Amino acid sequence: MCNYKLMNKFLKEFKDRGLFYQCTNEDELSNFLDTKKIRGYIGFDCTAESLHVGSLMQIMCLRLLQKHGHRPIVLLGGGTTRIGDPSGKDKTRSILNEKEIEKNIKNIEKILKKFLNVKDPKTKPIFVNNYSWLKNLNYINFLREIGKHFTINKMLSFDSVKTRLEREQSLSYMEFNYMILQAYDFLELNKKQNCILQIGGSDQWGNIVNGVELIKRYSNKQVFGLTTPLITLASGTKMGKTESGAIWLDKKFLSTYDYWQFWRNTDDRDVIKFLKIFTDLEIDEIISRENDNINDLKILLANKATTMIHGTKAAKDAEQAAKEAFSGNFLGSTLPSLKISNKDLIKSLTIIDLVILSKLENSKSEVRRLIKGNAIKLNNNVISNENFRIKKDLFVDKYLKLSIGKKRHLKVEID
RNA sequence: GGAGGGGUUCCAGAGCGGUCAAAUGGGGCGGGCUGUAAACCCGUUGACUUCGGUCUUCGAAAGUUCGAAUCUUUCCCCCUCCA
Repeated sequence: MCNYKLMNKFLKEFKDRGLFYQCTNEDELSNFLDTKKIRGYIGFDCTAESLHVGSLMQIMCLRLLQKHGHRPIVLLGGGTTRIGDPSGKDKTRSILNEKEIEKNIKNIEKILKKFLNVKDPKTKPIFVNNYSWLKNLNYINFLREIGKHFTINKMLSFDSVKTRLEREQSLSYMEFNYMILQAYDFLELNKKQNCILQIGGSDQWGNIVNGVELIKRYSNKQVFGLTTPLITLASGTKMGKTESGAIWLDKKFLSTYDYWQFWRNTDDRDVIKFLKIFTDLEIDEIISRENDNINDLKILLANKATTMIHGTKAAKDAEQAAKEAFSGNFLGSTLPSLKISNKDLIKSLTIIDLVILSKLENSKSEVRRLIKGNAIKLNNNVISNENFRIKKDLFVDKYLKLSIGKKRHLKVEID
């Protein structure tokens, strides 16, 4: 372990922010980073159409690389997604078809570009798709050149494999090869792009080490691996999963308002940790504000996090909308909205119809239950009659605020 | 291949002919207290309802019965032990 004070600045900040979990050769990496601007890569899984907050920590790692003058390589695993990583999975996952993967890659690249500085020629990200080299692999050559460096003995000892075998869940030969392919990716990026660092979540440790060792054996070069910890919330649950679904980093799947709310609702005990991990605020500043009003810090967190993808204006709008929604001074600003037509009004919707129409709930029984529990409000007035009809005079300047519980608010607008 | 055990509502897990839309716990949702926090307390948790009820659920299909999550048969899938 090298002296903390002498440690490379990137590495030091990486640690200070709570991004550090394990490193293959910390001292040497630190020295290496001191002398050179390097290229480091992170691979992203393309099984979903978009990224969610589960990937945000890795994205922040890429930003940190850029901040320190290093150049990130983003590997979009078009090839490996065709295989499926068994790490952390106790079942084979479904295999996507080509078109879906291509579509996912495009969209994920678009999202990543929002987070990264794509202008600075020295640090702008390099996007690569491993399908470009994996698709043409010659099986025999691959086995002779790469396969000989892997022993089954060792492969069987990896957690991802072990847990599958222990649970007597089948692990296909295809999946078993995943780790070799990921190691090969690293080798390829090292040869072609001079990439010397791979970062990943702690569940990727085994795969990353394989790559480091392969490069050592194959090219006799020293490269490095670095992992981030699994984020555990104070409440003990997994980060980023809520009842209503994943927290997507994409307007199409989650409104900027809801994204802002996600951060605003952070558990008190996680706020400082999140500020360090998920914002660019300098560590010193975060520390100096540790005793600030906790709710102000949550707003700060929400604003910083939202600005990063959706921009300053969207973040401000979300903050303003939240203020209005929760204060009761409803002005009809940027809350998520539902447009209804005059025709709907003439049909005289009931409160139940309106909630169903809003898609905030999809069961009438549930809406009835909510009404019984005094959970439904129109313009901050509790509606306790399930036959309540929506009339035009409820609308203030074309708008009506529909609230379910304390946190869900929607602007209803006459078209 | 042989011998057993099991698949129940979001999850875990009771029920073993009617009183079962199915105990209990967890989770979720809602209310209260607060700070859009935590903890705690209360309510609720298949769908539809004119609130009288109606309809669909207990691995799948068929059957016995006035009546089946509960009994029988076949099938599918999981687990444990032996070879």
